[in-house]
Amino acid sequence: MSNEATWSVGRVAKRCGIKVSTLHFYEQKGLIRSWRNQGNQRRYKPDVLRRISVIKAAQKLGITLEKIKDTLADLPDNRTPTVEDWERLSTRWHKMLNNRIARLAKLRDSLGSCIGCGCLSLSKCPLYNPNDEVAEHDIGPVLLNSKSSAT
Amino acid sequence: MSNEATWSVGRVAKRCGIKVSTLHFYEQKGLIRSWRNQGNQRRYKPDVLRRISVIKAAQKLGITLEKIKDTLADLPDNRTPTVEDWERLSTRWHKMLNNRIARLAKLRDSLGSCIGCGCLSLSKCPLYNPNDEVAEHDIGPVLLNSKSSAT
DNA sequence: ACTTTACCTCAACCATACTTGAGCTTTTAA
DNA sequence: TTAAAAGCTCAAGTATGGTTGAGGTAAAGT
Repeated sequence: MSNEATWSVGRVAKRCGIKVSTLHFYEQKGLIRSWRNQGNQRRYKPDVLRRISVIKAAQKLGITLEKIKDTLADLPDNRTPTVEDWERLSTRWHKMLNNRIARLAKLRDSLGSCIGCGCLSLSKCPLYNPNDEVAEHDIGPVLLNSKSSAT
Repeated sequence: MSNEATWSVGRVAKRCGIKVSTLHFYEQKGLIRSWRNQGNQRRYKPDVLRRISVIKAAQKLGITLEKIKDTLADLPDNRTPTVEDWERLSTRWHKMLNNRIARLAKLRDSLGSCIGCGCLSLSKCPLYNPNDEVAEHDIGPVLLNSKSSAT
């Protein structure tokens, strides 16, 4: 290894348990960054590992790559992120998670009473009602989530 | 309307707030059923409404159409499902939801301590660790979820 | 009767999140 | 020094969950 503080794409992939192609993909999507060596090969700073771990964690929470990217965009570009930087992300997702957990719990509690009940007025049924979805929008900046409803 | 107890694809779509194409799609995927009238048009029994409401609810819970289909397969084919039939589904998903909520809560609690921490050994980090995923498998029959891990 | 609306099939297309493969270059290890 | 391993780019393919459009038939309204 030419530099202890520098990672090749293969090393990162192996360390993180993901494929090289995924790293390419994330880079192309703007989720991670690299520079090139003389032979045009990607090189990474060690903090890419944490970035990837955060990406993977966020995905487990059901956050899309787009939103993850938006959130990661708040990390400083010019310097290596500090513990505080990462904790801001954490706080953000923590809030969103609380939200999501609450929604799931609500849904769970609706299940028993609703599935078997006589309420076929789907527009009023708590199970079917899309109101709950709104809460998701308080994560990440701007979020042009302009999905129109079906007709 | 020729028959009060019979629904056309358009009526169902409007009532459920989904598109006709979605109904076609669900039928093609085996999630719902219909018979044809003399002019080859789809006709539905009223319980298709509940079926769709359940499908939509399950999707909100993050269940895939495949799993939903597997679970719906437990409903009787020969007769209209009873309240008990629907409640069996409900119970099943209720359990799964509890599971998922617990996992999310765990993840949420890991967030603060992990994102900012020094643990870059991703294979051990509770945030990154895929162990939690196993719990999902207790929903639906058989589930040949043969995804090999990345290398 | 005739026009409009609804419905039909089939193929193609969209987004997300990646993976695979071809063809070629760079690094690394014996 | 040379062969294997690793990396590069770009295009195409995979799976999920639908949507859109073309070209044609059926049913409903007036």
